[in-house]
Amino acid sequence: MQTIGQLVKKSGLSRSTLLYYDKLKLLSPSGRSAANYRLYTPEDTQRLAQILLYREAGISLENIAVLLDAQDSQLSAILEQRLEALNLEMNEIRRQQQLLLQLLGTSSPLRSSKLMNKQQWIAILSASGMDEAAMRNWHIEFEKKLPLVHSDFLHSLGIDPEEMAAIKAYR
Amino acid sequence: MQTIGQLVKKSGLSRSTLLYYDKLKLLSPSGRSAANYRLYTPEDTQRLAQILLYREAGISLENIAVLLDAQDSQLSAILEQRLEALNLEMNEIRRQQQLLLQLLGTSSPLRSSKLMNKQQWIAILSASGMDEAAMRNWHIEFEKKLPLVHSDFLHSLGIDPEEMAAIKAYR
DNA sequence: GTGAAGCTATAGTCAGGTCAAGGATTAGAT
DNA sequence: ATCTAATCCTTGACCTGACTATAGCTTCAC
Repeated sequence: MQTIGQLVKKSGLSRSTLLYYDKLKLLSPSGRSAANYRLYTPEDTQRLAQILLYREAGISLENIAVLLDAQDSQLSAILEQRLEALNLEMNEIRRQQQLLLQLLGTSSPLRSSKLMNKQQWIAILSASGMDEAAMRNWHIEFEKKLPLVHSDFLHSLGIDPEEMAAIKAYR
Repeated sequence: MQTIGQLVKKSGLSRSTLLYYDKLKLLSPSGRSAANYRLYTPEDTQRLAQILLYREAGISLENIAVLLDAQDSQLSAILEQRLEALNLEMNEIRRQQQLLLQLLGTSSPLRSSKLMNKQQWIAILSASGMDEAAMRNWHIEFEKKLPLVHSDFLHSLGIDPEEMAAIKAYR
């Protein structure tokens, strides 16, 4: 049994945060002392550890509450939903990166250090000994094994949808 | 000269948004009618187009205001700063993805369709005709040409910092 | 008996808006 | 010329999510 202050120290969270979690019914202490102090049991502490883990993965407090009070089926549903959301975010970031590079123009030194484009990728593959046929094979394999990831990758090179369709049509 | 309603139609923004931009002094109409209606000139419209472009790149309204009223040096500084921020976001997303995959365990079908790991990448390279020496070369080339991107890529495969250091030490 | 730690309840923070109240003006139809 | 509907104005509150802060009170430990 720990008071809120002790849990603050152990968890690294602020007192306000723990109060907030209690208000959300995300983490309510199992007991109260005679003076109405919150008393957290070891199970509560363990629940908090779970909460923090899921929070690390960017899951909303609301969904964490659902996760923790529900079954496994809901669990993986929510985790997969979060993965899906991350995928969308990733695409949005790539889009913004491409746009920013365009806006910066060819002049900036950043262009060649932080992001890769199609030419650079091809140059790397060539330099490491791949010829055109091998690259074609590589696309085919990539598409066969992980089509979604392949799309993402091509997208990240700044390849537009048209060209992507052409690449994916390789046989 | 257009009234706010006309600009709403042309721009696709809501009236409230235009009012909000005016309040922020991000886009203030150059004139007012006798009845105190906002009157947007073609230059205002053009400024709005710029605003929307930068907004697409995820730049905050505050920074857009700075951009538009400042010189080129500030411009690229802000754009590069935004690129840097996107890089951080990207890393955070990757971290969350890896964590989620761990939480989902090996059981989920998603594991093999939305994200790539080291084994899968190696399998693709092998299947497209690369041998171990070629892969080594590929790392060396990648590291030489785009070290930052190389790191990001390895990271995205779920490769931990230790192994990454080993790979980057190839000569 | 005093100072730290606890309690509840309410309010504020951030970005990027959205919405509503209450009143003035304008355009189109009669 | 008049009525009505649409459009315009300003000011200020409200929204989401995850907290953080403050006020005013009680209780505990030394």
